Amino acid sequence: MTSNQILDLRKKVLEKEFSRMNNMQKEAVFHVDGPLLILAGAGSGKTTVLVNRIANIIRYGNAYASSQISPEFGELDLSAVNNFLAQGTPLPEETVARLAVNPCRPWQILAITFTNKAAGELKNRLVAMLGEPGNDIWASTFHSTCARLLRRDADRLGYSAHFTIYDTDDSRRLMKDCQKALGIDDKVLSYKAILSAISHAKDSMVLPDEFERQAGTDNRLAMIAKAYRLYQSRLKDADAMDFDDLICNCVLLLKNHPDVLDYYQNRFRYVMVDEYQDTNHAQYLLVNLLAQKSQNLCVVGDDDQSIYKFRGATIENILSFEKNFPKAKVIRLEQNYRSTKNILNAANAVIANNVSRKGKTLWTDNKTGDKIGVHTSFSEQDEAEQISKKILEEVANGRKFHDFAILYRMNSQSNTLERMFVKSGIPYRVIGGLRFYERKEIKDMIAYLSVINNPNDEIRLRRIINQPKRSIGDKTIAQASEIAEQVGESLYDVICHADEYEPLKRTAQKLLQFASTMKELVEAAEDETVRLSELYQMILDKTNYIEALRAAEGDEAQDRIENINELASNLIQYQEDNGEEASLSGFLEEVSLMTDIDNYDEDSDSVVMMTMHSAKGLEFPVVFLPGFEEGIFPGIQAIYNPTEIEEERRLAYVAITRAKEELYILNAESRMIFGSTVRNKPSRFIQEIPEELVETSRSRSWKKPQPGTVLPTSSRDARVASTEAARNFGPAEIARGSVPAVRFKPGDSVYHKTFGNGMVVSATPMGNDTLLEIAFDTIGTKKLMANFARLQKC
DNA sequence: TGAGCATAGTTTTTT
DNA sequence: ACTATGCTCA
Repeated sequence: MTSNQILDLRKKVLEKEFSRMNNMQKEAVFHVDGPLLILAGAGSGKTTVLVNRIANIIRYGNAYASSQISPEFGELDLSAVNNFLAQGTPLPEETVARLAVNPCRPWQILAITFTNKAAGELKNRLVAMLGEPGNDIWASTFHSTCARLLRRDADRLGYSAHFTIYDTDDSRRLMKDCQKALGIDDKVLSYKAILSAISHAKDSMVLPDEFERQAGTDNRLAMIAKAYRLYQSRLKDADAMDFDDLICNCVLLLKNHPDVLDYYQNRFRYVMVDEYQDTNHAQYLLVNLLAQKSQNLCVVGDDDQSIYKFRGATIENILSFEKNFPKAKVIRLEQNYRSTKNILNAANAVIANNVSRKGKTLWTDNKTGDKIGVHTSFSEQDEAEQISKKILEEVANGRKFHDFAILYRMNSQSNTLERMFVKSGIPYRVIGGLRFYERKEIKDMIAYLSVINNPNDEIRLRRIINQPKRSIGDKTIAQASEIAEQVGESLYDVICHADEYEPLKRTAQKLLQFASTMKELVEAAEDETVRLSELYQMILDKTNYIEALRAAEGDEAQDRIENINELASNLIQYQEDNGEEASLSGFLEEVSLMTDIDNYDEDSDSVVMMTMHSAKGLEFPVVFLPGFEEGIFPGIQAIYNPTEIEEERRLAYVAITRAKEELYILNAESRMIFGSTVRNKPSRFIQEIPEELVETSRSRSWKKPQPGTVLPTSSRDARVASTEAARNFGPAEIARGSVPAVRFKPGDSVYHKTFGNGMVVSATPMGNDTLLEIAFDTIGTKKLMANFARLQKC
């Protein structure tokens, strides 16, 4: 064979190996060396490209573009190659190795995403494609990547290896302390304003010194600079970093320690970043530092989906990639595999109204699909009812509950929907809002674990010192804290020796008692034979936390106790997943970098509700978008600001492109917001969708508008109105009676998918349906409609 | 020290 | 409407 023939054959193999990709996708997969910018539209298969590109790099290296031929190429098993080309018989590994040019080991690849969910999905797909070696690829979020690098070399920055990660609540508490120490009145300069200024500073790598210099004579900024400085020094004393510090400190580590930088630059031959449009300056620096030597940086993004500008993301990073890397190859993925033509065209039409964008038009081979349902209801309750009706109707026609998603602009919109769903017996889950790890009792338990792990963590120590109540008040804590500062010891140490300090005499007994409890727990934590779950149980036993909770809250305690047990099972899960590796600081890190959306599992059959922001990266067969009204979406604060309108429009684009098959957009003529009823005009985004893609309907006909803001007050009125509405909403008839009518009587034992086992207390016939009152074993008594509740007799 | 009442502030938030 | 926070008073 001539070398040209060899190269040709090799290309054929690669083309065949990745033949499921379209041409543009293949181009991205085969561009291995050198900077690469992939502009990937919504639903264009960017994760698939990322996965296949990594697989290509690991298996074949740069074989596609290279003219190098490995010396063993001559021993190539030609019949295996031909079988593969002709019938797709898998290639033996050694044949792959002979075809490869400079392939890469899995652990030399770093793939960074924004969410744990995205990282998890990437990892799963890599393992599915590459088998066990896929696990060695570093696929993680910015924050956990940084945490990992920092754990290894934290001492270089003056932190210990088991530093604590502060969440926003911890930061808030700490800043309040700083305000107090500096005599800053929150009304003059709020902790929120300070924290947000600091966060932005860190995003752009502005440290306290620099901040102070930039502040100049501006009083306000000078004050913030002081607070910033104090805040950082307290964080360091507590051996803690906030979220922004993880990135910021990591950049500092690499910048100021050439040997560390060198190590990672050699280690990571290929760096990939997903959702690049959402990176901030610090993240940009991090990525650039890591990839500077190899120049093998591949970023994937979509300027039209940049929706986190308010958090410091700078679209500049994507717009100027070509400037930073003049040799960068740019690939556009414009074929959408997710949505119907109608949905995609609607999204294209809306986003076309934005001026500042790179500009691209998605297209699809998918079928045209149904028109987009735009429904005007008369109130937010009605809106919720329309959605419930539609869902039940489609479920009766064979859809599953988990096919539906409701995406809204603000979390508070979920309340009305939730109430309606409970009433209709529709199983649902709300993602976001008050998160699991933000609940008081969970934060308390985490705080106990944190203090055991790192007694210097003053913020969390103060959180638990009187939780449960130990009669240790703010005064005492302030006093102890002052002493700690004076003698240069940590608060924890002062409390351990409370009897030695005159001012603490009166409460010394209580403090010492608390200290001895903590000491026992610390000892247990250090004891290798005590497992994490046992430690957790010890905390509960020794603090009497649950008993105190019951005493204080009575009935409400049940939920909280369940949460505490839920955390215990998380802990056990972590223990099982990590075996010998499991450690307290490991668990704490995982917890502090985890969010609700990570726990969202698609398997459970329920409707999912979340904000449009959280929905980025997800897709659903049927999507409802309630609240498309001027003042809600776009939000009131965006209406007079063209830049913000563009950001809102990008959010609309994200929301619309989540839908695969059906899309329903709703607006209400009037709605209750912040306590008062307002009448909003339909959102401009509705008008931006071409008429021919839309089928409109409304709950109240134009002909007989009710005067003023009189809304149906009795449930009977609402029912009459909404039956009429249901007729107008979408082409299909409501499937009444298609739900098998099972008879229930008081005393029956029943099972409900969401609520578990229970017993029927009462059954009241109501129209065609029966109102059941059911006492559930776990959550108490609920009222459900028999036809909608999907109950099983048992 | 803790309970009870007044008041303010309510967009989104991958970590 | 709702909730979380802060302030006052016992």
